[in-house]
Order: sequence, then C-alpha cells, then structure tokens
Amino acid sequence: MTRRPTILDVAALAGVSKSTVSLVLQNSTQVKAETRDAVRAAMIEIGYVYNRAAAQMRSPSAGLVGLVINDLRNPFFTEFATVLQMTLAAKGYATVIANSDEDADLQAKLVGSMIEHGVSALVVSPAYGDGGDAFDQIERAGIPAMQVLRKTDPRTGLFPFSSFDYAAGSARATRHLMNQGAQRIAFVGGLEGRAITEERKSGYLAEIKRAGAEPFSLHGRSSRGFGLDAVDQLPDDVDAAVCFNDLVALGMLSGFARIGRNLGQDFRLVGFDDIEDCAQVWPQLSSVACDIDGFARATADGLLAWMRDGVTPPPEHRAPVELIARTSSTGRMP
Amino acid sequence: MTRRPTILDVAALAGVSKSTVSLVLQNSTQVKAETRDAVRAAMIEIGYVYNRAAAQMRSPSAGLVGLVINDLRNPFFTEFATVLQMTLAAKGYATVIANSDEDADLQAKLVGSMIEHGVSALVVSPAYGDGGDAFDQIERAGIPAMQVLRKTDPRTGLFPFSSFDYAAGSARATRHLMNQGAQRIAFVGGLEGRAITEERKSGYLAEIKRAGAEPFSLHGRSSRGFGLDAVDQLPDDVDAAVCFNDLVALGMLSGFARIGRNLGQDFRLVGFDDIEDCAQVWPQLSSVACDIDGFARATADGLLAWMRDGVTPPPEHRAPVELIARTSSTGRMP
DNA sequence: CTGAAAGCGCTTACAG
DNA sequence: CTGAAAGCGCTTACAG
Repeated sequence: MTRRPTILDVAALAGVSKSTVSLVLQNSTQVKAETRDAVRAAMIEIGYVYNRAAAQMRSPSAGLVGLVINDLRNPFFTEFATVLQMTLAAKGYATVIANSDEDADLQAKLVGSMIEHGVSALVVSPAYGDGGDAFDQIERAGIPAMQVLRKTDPRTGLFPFSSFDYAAGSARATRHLMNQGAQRIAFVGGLEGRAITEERKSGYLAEIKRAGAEPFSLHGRSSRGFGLDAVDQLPDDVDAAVCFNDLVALGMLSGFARIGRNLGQDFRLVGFDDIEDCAQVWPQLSSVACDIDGFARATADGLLAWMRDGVTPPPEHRAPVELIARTSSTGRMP
Repeated sequence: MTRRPTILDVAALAGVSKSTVSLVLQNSTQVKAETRDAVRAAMIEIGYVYNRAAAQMRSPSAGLVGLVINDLRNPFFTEFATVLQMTLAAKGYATVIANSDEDADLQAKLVGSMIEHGVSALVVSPAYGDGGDAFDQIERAGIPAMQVLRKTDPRTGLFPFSSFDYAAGSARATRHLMNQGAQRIAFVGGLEGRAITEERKSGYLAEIKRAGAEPFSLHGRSSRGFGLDAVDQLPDDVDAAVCFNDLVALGMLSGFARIGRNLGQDFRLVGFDDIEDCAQVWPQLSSVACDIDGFARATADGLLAWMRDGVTPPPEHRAPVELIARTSSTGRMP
C-alpha cells in the first residue's frame, strides 16, 4: 500500500509546477491545451485521485448541499429527495441525503455532521418535536437553509418555508364530492393536532361549513392499516370521504373490497398526494395531485439562486395542487 | 460575515495551546477534566464549528461510507438504504446516499465523487449496463466495496456480492401453489434476460420440471401496471402464478378485482419481497419474504469488520428467504 | 498533562 | 501561459 499520488507527483511526471496541475484540475482556460493534455496523461498514468478535503480547506465553497428528510421510506419524500438530488447534480452540486426517521435528536446530529462536512446549504423536511436545536445550529453556522413540506421553526425569514396549498386541495376535493351527490362527507386520517393535518382538514371544514353541513373526522396514523380499519368505524350515513393521504385512502379501498361495498357508487372517496398507486388500483383512486417533481425542481432552483446570487426565497411559498377525479369518486370507469 | 473561529481562537480564549484543544476534540483521556471543560466552554462561547475537511486531510480515516443505489424510489431499496444508514450511524459512521437512477454513467460519476470525498468504503447496488467504470475506479482507489442485491462485476473476490436466495424462494412458492391444488402455474414479471429475473425464475422452473409440468412465463416491467395488464394475457388453463415481485402481484390483484375473479379460490397468487402493502390489501397477498432490515444490518456489520479488522467478506453470500402464505394463495381469510 | 513545530494536499494571489 | 511561496485548520509525534 503506497502513498496516494498528489499534484506534486503529477507535476513532476508532467514536468510542470504544481500550480499548473491545480489549474488543469479546475479546467482553467489559461493553460495551453498541450500542457493540459500532458498533465491529464500524467494523472492517468500515475493513478491520481483528487483530494477534495484539501481543496475544500482552501476554498470553502464545497458545492455540497445537505438534505435531511423526516421519513425517507415514505414514497412522497423519496421522490422529492431523488428529484432534488438529480436537479442539483445537473448544476454541479453534490447532495448528501440523510433520514432523520422522525427523530428530532437524530435530526440535530445529522445537521451538525453536515455542517462539519462543510455543506453550503441545507434543505430540511423536519421531524416534529423539540428540534429547535437543528435550526439553531444552522443559524450559528450562517448557512442558507429551507424548511420544506413541514414548518417546525417559526423563523421563516431565516428559514423560508415552502410547501403545497393543501387547504385549497381539500376544499376542492370536498366540493367535488358534493357535486357528485355525496350527502355526508367525512375527513379520514392524519394525526390530530399536527399542523399538516389541520391544514389539510381546514379546506374540508370550510366547505362543509359553507354548505351548512356537519363535519365528521376520524383521525389516526397515515397508513393503509388505519384506512382499512376506518371503514368499519364510519357512521352509516357517511357516504363519502376526503382522506388525509393516499395511503389511508388505499387502505379504505381494501376495506370496501372486503365488505363488498361498491366504491364510486355506494361510497365516494378522494385521496391526497396522487402517488403512483392511485392509477393502478381497482377501482382507480381519485386524489389531490401534488406535483412533487416540479416542487423539487423549484426548490433546487430557489436554493441555487440563494447560494449563488444571494436571493433569499420568500418566507412562505405554496405550490398549487390539482384534483384528479377517477372512478373512486365519480363511479365512471376509465 | 466574520471568519469562522478555529481551534487557535478557542485555544486563545481558553488559555491553552491548540494541541490541547485538538485533544479535547478527540475526547482524549489525557486532558484534565478541568481543562477540558474550560475548552468546551470556550468553544460554545465563541461558536466554534469543527472543520472536518481539515481534520480529514491529516488522518485519512474519514468514518464516511458511500452508498449508491440503482433505484432509490423502489421501497425495497429505500428500506435497505435507511436501515444501513442507521446501523452505520450507531457505530459512528456517516453514510452518504446517492441514487444512480439505473444510469451506469451517473453511477460512475457518483462513485468518483464519493472517492474524492474520501469515503472509507462503498456499498453499491449497481445499475445494469456498462458500469465497469465505477468498479475500476474503486479498484484503483483501493477502497473496500461490496456489491449488494445485484452483481454486475464478476470480480467477487475484490467486490464481494451479497444477496438473497431468490431461487430457493421461488421454488418454495411453486411447491406451495402445487400443494394448494394449482393445476397450471405461470411465472409473471421481470425483464427477460436480467440476471435477477433468471434467478427468481430458476426455482420455479426447477419445480415445474420436477413435477413434469409445462412452464409458462410472461415477462415485462416490474410494475403494478404490467401486472394489471398481465391478467388478460394469461392462458385460460393457468390457475396460479408466482410473480417476479410484489408490485406485479399487486397489479394482478387489481386486475382480478376488475374482472371479478376470486383470488385465493379461482386463482392462486404469490408475490416476491413481502413489502408492507402485502398484508394491507384485500385479499391479503402471499409473498416470499426477504428480511431486508436484517440484510442491511448484516451488510453494515460485514463492512465494519472489513474496514476495521481487515476481514474480507466471502465472495458470495445468500441470505435465506421465507414464504408467507396469505389469502391470495390459500383462500383462507385471516 | 501541555506546548512548539512540522506537515497533510491543495488554491490563490503574485511575479515573471 | 507558468512558477515560487504562503497558508487553509487541523493532527501528530516529540519534548518537557
């Protein structure tokens, strides 16, 4: 096991100074093509590997972005993470992804570690709980950072918040169900008291109130399992539901299959997020679509503008959402 | 924007030399508790942030592991990635996760970037295609690296391969369907010619042959959409199927719901991977379970032993799999 | 238990 | 277009 070659070794072999090698490394235009090719050949011959740690020490602009996600197993967040990473990669930035697994303490550790590694910016979909620590660390380090999809720190001037217009989405879904002739509409899923639950429910509540009807909510975990059980717990007169998310709605769909109730006719259902499964189950599931790919790209662009041009994103941004009506709410086969 | 404080500033404030500060940073036992506390207090007062790049330059043991995944959107791989990251984190190693998105060129770039960042080891679930580049780079850098779940480089001495015993799984599923009275069993899904498809099919083929029966395969993308369509393309006498994976099986499940065919009675179905959805759809889906959490933990342990103690993992390892029989193949309600 | 000194591999002005 | 020199913030022997 010999020592790794450095630019000094490359310089010696190519017969130039180490400054020239460094310039070649940075694709500087001020090196003669001939010299550059000689240096490149020497690098290959000698098996040179660029030492980024050494470079980083000199110029702190690392081209590294940290992404901390509260639940990377959730397909919605996975999609966001992958598209963000790919968009940043196209602009020459590397992204390190980490999963806080809904643990605010772990989140603080991950953020700390990323700061030590010299990230030039952070994107955090935060875990709930006493996670002020993470944002305090970021503040101390003075690094641009955004809160996405969830807001846990009120300092949106410092940590701009970006998400979807969930309230408009559930209002739209509720009106749609009314138009389809639903008599009594429930809201199903979402942990009570969570900001995101309240937000998604608020549009539903507003529309129900406007119609002079009585709201009915069934709260719980955002999982298929909860949706499956929820079917048995709805009052008999409820004939439609807006779900907190698609997982709950898909669970309800299985529940109705089990008891043989005809979805789209006997009961009308709308999910939330429009994940891929919605169009691939039977009957197809109506859902409020959030363009997560577009959102991830917009987030990346906003972050780049912030890092490179100092343009701070607005404190709060809401991306529009769209209702995708399918068989589960209309009864019409595709 | 002032300069970030360094250990020199901390040392000045605490009234010690920078060596002492460095020792405190490393939790050395040879610093008096009193001195250590004074240094810690100075670090907090001054807002000191550890500069990992500078440290890394001196001692190349970065405690960083790179993980490159061919498809991070696939829940199976996401689960693997998150558990691996959490297991390594518990042992003091940071993990950088990246998604190659089935692109061998991107994979090579990601691996190159990780090597430059000084990872001490790599775990790769490789993209298919001409990706020899990535492993050649790893070889040149002389870094421990494992191929998991897919093998694209034949040098398993250099890049040990670890996966599940898929062949045993499909054999087990096929025998199970026969025991349930299935007359003609098909294999559905998986792109033809892919190593992983052939492997999962091989157990099925062996059992079919042993029974003197005629195999029937329907190949295609590993998605719900393909499974949904596959239902219409099966010969009339086929009354059971082993699927390439659960996504295909879940698609078929929707397909049978659409045509009103009773799964578990009229047709018997077994999926592969036992993802969470299997127990949460209706009817519940039988599947070949791969303990991905255990696999991820074992991979982490093997890698740690390799990095720390120089114990190279065996060239090829196969983790056992297990058949989980549910309603879709037995007809029995849970 | 603590300090002074060298050096890790680069980049960056500054000369030429 | 290229070279000599300084320095980034740490760690690591080596003294004391």
